[in-house]
Amino acid sequence: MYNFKKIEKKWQDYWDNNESFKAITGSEKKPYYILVEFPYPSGSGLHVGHVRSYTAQDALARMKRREGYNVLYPMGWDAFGAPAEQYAIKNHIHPKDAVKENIKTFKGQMKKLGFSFDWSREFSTTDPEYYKWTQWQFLQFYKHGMAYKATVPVNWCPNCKTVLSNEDAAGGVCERCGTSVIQKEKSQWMLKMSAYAEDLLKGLDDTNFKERVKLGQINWIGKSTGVELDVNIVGGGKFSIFTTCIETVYGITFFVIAPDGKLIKELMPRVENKDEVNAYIEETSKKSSMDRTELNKGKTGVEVKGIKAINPINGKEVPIFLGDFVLGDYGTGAVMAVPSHDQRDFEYAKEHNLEMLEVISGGDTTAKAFEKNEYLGKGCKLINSEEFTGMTVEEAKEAITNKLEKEGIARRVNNYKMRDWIFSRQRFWGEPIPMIYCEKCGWVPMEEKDLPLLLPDVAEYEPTDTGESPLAKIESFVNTTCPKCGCPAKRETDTMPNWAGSSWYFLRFMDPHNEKEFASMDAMKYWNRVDWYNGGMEHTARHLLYARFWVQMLYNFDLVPKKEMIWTRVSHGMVLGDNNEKMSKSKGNVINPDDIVNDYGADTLRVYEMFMGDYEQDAPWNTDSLKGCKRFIDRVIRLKEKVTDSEEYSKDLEVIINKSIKKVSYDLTHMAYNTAVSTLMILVNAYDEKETITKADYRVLLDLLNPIAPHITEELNESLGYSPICDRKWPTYDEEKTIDNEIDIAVQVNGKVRDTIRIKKDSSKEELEELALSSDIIQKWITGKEIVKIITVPNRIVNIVIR
RNA sequence: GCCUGAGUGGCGGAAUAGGUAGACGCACAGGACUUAAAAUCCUGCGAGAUUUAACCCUCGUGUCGGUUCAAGUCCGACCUCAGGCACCA
Repeated sequence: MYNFKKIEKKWQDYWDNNESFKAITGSEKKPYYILVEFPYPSGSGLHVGHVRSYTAQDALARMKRREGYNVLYPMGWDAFGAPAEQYAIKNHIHPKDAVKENIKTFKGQMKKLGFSFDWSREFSTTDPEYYKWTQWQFLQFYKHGMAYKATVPVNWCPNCKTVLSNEDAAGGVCERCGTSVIQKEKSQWMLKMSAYAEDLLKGLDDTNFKERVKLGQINWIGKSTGVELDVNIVGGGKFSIFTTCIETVYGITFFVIAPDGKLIKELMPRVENKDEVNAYIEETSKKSSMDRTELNKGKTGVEVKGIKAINPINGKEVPIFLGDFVLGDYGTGAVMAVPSHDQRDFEYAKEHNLEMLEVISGGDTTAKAFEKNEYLGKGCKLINSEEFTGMTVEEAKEAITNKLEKEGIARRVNNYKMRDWIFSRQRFWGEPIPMIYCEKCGWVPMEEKDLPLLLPDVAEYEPTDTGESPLAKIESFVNTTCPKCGCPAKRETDTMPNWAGSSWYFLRFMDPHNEKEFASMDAMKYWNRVDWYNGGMEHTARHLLYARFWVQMLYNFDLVPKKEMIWTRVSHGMVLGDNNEKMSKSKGNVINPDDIVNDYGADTLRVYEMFMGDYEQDAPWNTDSLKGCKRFIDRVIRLKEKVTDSEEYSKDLEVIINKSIKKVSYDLTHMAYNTAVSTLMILVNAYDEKETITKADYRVLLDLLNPIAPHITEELNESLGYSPICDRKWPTYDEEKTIDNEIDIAVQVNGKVRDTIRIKKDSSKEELEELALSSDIIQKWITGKEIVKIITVPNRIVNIVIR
């Protein structure tokens, strides 16, 4: 039992006092920027899941430094947001104080784990010195027309009288009181993210994100290519629809328009069944945010009577319906319905007894629609489509589009699922939006010199019962003068979403104390980009997309040097409870890292979390396995008794040492931490079998283990009389010496392994075959059989094919 | 429904380019040391058949097919689990 408490404290102090991990902007060394998602400092403290990713990136950072890089491995706090506000309301303390407390806890925990963060760069998104720049950047967005106000529906709990996030309104009921959530129109700040859809797609080519991360982004953006088509209304007027299947245009038997769209409002004067239509619109508005699978089993809707539309391709008159499966804010808010070839249209037609018309042959449309994923690329031909009848779907797609385009009633367009970013929150604990409303001048941005716009220091931060932000109640905050005309005016009282501060924090780490800019161009040019960004899978879609959007805007305003500032993005698996379920207090399966550090030491916890499994996969906690890692460290310590004075590798360990250096170096840079640990265990097993090992043998083991278990390795290294590992070069290996002189080769007969032979490496085919055939066991198998052929792969295998 | 990831011993998981499946660790069992326990060390440990024993043999990486001298790995179809998105025309 070694005194890990004393040793770990000693080295943590040493690193602190020597500023061992300080990153110097502008250093001659090559920069390398390693980033882990900064945590939300919750009241429950650091999670063992944090320890997993921070240790992994820490190991990479420690190794990269020793390879001669100027490593930036920073840490900070993402501390705005609802949980801190909620916690503060519950415990009657100011969120600011709660956050301060929590940060202290988190930081203390991180220090005890020995992470090599450059603490001199620490900041919190809630620091006025930081959010000043978040606000400043918002002003730039506004000035470039990227921020605007719009009326959008929000989730509203009529009982709690509060606005709810989508998460808090899951299932259509308020998470706190269980009341049904309704939709309420509210004027909100928006960022024009949809304008960047194409750029955000293209930008992925300039990143090294994991393929699944890229796919997540592509999916979220949701591009679809199709045709926008103008449709005339009988008796005047027209509207447009969007379709990706223009080849089915002859199959239109009706149109469906969105109950929440603009079109129905325009048509209203001509509607004959206004009451029915209005009732349906009303009904939809109530359920639009509710759990759709529950409420929208069938395809509800009503006919818009008195108005008919004309199919532009053949002049056929068809009815128009209202249906809530058509969304007001996607495409044009209206669709052409081809029940034979679209499942939703099919269901709607069945529900409302509408006509169906098949226009693509080769399918059966009695029970369900014959859809594009079934007919595309199969050579299916059009029917019932005038001059296009007989063409393949692919030919018809082009031909029909061309014809309609020539007539000037259709355009090729792209649509994106990604909407503009709703940027307002009716909360206290967020960055105030630096906008002022003046009766005369309208919305006026604050003067940049007046930033930061501070959150007022008050005792009241509970939400108002009108759905306004708590800030709305604070008159000293609200009342101001217009920066333009000087008249009395009111401040915006909404705050920014939690995502705001985390959309650019990685830039601030490059130059965290800059008072003149959010980060200097020089500093950003020096650090170049985030080389390696690690975070949770749950953030690879939204957070990463927001951050990229934010950076792309800054780039377009000449405020950052690159359009994509993040190069590699990886994500880690969760640490689950020992019952294989997500850790949660209610399940009673939470492991507190403090307890583990106390009982086993930080090094053991670090080794265990690296060893527990595939880094990108979830892994359950297992205390027995943790004990095994403690045993491993104890064995490393005990090896010291065998160390001789020699400064050279033992001859018979040379190969395994070189192999280990190669493997560990590779693994630590390829997220294969678990096999890095197992490699070191194998090395220790080899050392254990010997009576004595040399000082050099031992030293290289400590070198390789150091990134994962930094404290004990420094201590043992010091006891050998060496200077600290953190200041010395990463060991190198000799490729020549990574392969044994003699290797075992499997000999197969008809693909089944029957024997192994020991032979010098790089032996020729002939030598291999000769030795293989001379084996008694092999002879037993092949005697009396005809040898068809022998396949020999040097250094790998011999396979004798017999008949 | 769609997208993504994953299915390998009792468990966590290995297997750079298709080439000895189960590395490494845990758990378990037996043994050594000890008055005893802990710690430590040694041995065994996918299933089955056979055998005094050893070797050897058969089967085995979610299922079913295929390609290949050779498949956990490649191809096709499917099943299960986890995560994300969900009426996006």
